[in-house]
Amino acid sequence: MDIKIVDVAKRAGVSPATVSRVLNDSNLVTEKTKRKVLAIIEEMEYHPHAAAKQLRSQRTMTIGVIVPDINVSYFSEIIKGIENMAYAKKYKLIICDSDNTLEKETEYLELLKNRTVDAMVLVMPFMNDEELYELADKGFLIGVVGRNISHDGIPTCKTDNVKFSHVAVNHLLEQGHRSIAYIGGYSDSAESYERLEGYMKALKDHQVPFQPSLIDNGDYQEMGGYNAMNRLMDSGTPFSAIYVANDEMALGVYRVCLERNVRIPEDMAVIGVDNNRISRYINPPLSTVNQPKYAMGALIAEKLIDLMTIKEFAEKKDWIIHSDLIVRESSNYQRNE
Amino acid sequence: MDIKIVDVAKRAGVSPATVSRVLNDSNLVTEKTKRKVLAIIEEMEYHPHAAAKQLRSQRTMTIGVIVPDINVSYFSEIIKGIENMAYAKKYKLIICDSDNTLEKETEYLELLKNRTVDAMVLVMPFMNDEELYELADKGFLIGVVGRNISHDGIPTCKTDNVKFSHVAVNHLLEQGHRSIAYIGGYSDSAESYERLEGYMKALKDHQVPFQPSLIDNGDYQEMGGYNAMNRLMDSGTPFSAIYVANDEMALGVYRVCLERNVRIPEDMAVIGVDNNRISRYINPPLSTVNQPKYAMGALIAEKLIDLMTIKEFAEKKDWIIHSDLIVRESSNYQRNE
DNA sequence: TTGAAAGCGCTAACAC
DNA sequence: GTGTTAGCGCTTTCAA
Repeated sequence: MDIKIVDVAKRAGVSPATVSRVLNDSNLVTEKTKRKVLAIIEEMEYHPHAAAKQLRSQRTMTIGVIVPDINVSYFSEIIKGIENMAYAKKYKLIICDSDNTLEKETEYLELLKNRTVDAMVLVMPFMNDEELYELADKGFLIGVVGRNISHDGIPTCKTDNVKFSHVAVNHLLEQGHRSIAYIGGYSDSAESYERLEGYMKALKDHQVPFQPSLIDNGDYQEMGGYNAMNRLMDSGTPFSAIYVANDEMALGVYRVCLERNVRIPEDMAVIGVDNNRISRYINPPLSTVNQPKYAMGALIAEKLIDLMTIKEFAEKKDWIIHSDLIVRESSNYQRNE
Repeated sequence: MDIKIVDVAKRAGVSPATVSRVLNDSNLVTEKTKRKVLAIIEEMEYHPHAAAKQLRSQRTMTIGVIVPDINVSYFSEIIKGIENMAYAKKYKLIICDSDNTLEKETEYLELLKNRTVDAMVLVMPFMNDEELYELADKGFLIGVVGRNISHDGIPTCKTDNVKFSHVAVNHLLEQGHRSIAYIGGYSDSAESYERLEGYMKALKDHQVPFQPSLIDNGDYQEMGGYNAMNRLMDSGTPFSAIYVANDEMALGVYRVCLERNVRIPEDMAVIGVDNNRISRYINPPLSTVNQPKYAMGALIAEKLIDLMTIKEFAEKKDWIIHSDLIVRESSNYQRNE
């Protein structure tokens, strides 16, 4: 039989209430009693039953994260950031992998509804805005990473898509490129649109005409980038550079170039987004926009925990973190046209 | 105020017990009552309180995993395997990142002791065998991936280190190499020893003398491989091939070769272990031993869940999964000495 | 500063 | 097939 709080209390010659106070660091206990109880706890190897504590106190000290794929370093690094902040603030973390499906994402939200977690971080959720609003309106605490949510109750953290895309495409233009393709993420998503906006701004700065036939979309996965690149190259409009909405899809672009004997960067300059670990190791090393993933994770976790602690929003609820362009070999080749 | 089982019961005109039966799929309920209750549950958006259920039933339907670093694909793929099996069997998963420290690993074990999880999977734990035995002896359910544990109560899953190392080094010998270095993992670990054993067996098969100065150790991280490779190359004993205990360390080996203008595979053949995703993308693509990570994760999760369900061991408690050598460019160069 | 006692929301034994 | 009721192990008033 497991040992419980009454057992400790009896052995220590105090009441369960006192043991509870010791466990929860109440200052209503004498230093002496505290030491005695602590000693007994140690001796008996007592471990407070989590479920009982949670039921009584109505909090779990646990936060959840739902990511589309834990294997993708963009997500696992965000998780690292959340995990470290959570750990520092004594929160536990439940990590959920939605396998890139809305179905699993929805199912994992049950953890919030059945109070397994006190709050949930959604990273690049598939769910639409309205469903997210509804959750917040019902009093569930959620935070979102990588997407804009216009709801007072939902803190968000993302990077400035327009800005860094502008910078990235600008870099390509400065290398002399005049026909630059773009592969976005999901075609209906805000961030794809924003990245396209940055792309167009850069073209405009350099008075380069916009060519719709150089625009395509993928699904943020390698295969999606592969397919989009093939479509672009088959479409007939020539281009010498490409800006890809994430590094995963850039991997697919690399594969197409290899298969078609297109040299990077001589024949085709490539820039990705995310600074996934792998981008540094591929051949040639991929220029990319560094998304401060760890920082975004830590920040959203901190805000959510603050919210649970002080129960009200600070002056700000949406956080934009700065991203840097990292120029590597894949875009480092001066053209003279 | 949140709605609870009595509220549902009242509205449905039944007792809480009946609602509970419906929720838990008991067959002691009329199809009609069931439908009615289910409708009310839906209508009221009732979500059973997890902690209450756990406290009463003394099980959480949750398993935990502790990995050294969630960012390393070897671990995140094992997690994927566990997660999918858990999901299929209606278990939730708590993922813990020990940050490569024994301290955090130990702390996360608290989740098992305080009954937050019903079982815990330890992937490449830092803890020594005795502590693991002690946990099992106290009745905690644990499973271990990537290490041999000689305890009846602890199921394990790993690959055959001796065998695949034998195969890998054999491949190197068949390419004509006669001086082959080896970088192991932690010098005191069983798997490092087993891999060394396979290495030696292969040498013996080909009557190649063993040279202790060609053996070094790292810590399974890139930097460890980098340092070990530098030491080996500075030691004075020449070698034309190297077998590295994991792909992460092989990345460090690649870096040394780059810095010293040693060409892979012409001047130096390299074989890693794990078949991390990155190994396929680096230049040149790395030959490696494919560890069936997903399968190992799924298997240990299945065994653990079986154990909780039927409460006794099957005929077998330690599982060895087969690993294949994947030959890529880094070792594909025929020597003529 | 400490103790007694109520109750968090659910399940399961028992009664009907 | 359904209802009544006790109690899982803890925290937190309230009283002393």
